[in-house]
Amino acid sequence: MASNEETPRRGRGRPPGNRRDEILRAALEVFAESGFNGASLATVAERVGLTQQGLLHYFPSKQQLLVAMLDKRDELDRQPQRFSPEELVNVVQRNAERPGIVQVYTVLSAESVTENHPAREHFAARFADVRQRFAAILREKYGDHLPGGVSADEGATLLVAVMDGLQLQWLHAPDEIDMPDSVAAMLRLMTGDSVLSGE
Amino acid sequence: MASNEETPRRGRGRPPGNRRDEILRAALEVFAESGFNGASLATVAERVGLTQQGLLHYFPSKQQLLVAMLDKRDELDRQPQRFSPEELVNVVQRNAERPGIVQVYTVLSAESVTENHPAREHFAARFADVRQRFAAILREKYGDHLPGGVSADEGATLLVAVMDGLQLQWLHAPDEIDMPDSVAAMLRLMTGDSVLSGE
DNA sequence: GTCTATACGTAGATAGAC
DNA sequence: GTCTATCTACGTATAGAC
Repeated sequence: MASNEETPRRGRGRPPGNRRDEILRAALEVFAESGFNGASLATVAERVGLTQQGLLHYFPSKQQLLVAMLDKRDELDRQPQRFSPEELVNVVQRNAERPGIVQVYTVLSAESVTENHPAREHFAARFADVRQRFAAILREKYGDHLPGGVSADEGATLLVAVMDGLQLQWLHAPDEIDMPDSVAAMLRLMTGDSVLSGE
Repeated sequence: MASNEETPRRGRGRPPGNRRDEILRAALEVFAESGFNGASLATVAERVGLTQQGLLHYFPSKQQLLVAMLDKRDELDRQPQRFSPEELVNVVQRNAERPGIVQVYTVLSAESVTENHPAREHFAARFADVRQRFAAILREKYGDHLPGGVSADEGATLLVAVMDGLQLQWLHAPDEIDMPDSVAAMLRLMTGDSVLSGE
């Protein structure tokens, strides 16, 4: 392997790749498994071979670790271009293969409605943003009044609700819930388009 | 008020009404505000004028307090008779006036997908049950194939998802989300019935 | 950059007095 | 039935050595 010149291994045998990124990946896992309240810094640290105090060198508090993790995810999730309703099913399909990510969002978005939760604002803003984006997508293709008989705004709210609700049911019963199928069914209800991977 | 003979006030000036029930009410509040992990027994105890140790006399552990609280709620929530799709909107309307109850369910049902959570089984069973009940209701009125073009089972899954997802969005933005309106819109999409408090 | 030591708080639970 | 006292465990965070 000719990766020698690309990984200078400056400090010690460390495989570079920003320690911070490793930590954020571990944090995602741990927050998914235990929520923010249930998670401990020591557990996150352990997964990257650090002590709790070593971790605090990179992120000076648990809160800041959470925020950094959410910001990183937002960055990665940012869809480069607008996608069509059809492509939404693909996004959901992809999610169904990443239970960890689905679980962090489900757990944290709900936990964040509790008092003084550090991610409250984050999720409130995120929901508002996603609703707007979905509404724009629907409006672009179908106008303000969807074929199914609801407005683009109402349709966006329902679509977001269905996706979150399905994730919750799926996490509780992965074998009984088929998220892509159900989202496709929902889109058919709203748009009347049977092009959507259904019958 | 002639409530004297009904409240013997045996022990002391205590307003009877099972201490256990008071505790369960307080537990619901506190779990709603902080989730299970975030809540402390002391906070619950304080609200009913007890110390943490006094509370443990009635419920020997935090877990058992949670379970007892959920069982109690289930008992109260048990709908005496089957309700129709139209009545479902009323149920949602009633929920919109009880943010505390909506919040416990939203927070705990999501938190319960985390590792070793004491309410995991409870919510998994509850979801399965509600899906079945909703499917039966839809099937009874519309048969196996709903007018909107989805099966009764798929419709039930979607309906449950929408309700949970709307609650989450509503808790984050009470002024922007109208749960009864949106549920009515969802029912119209599935059943084609415009009788449902819509246009 | 990562560790040891440690301060400090809080939480759940037990034992036993009243 | 409710309290005081107490044990034990854990969690965040700071200070400072290496």
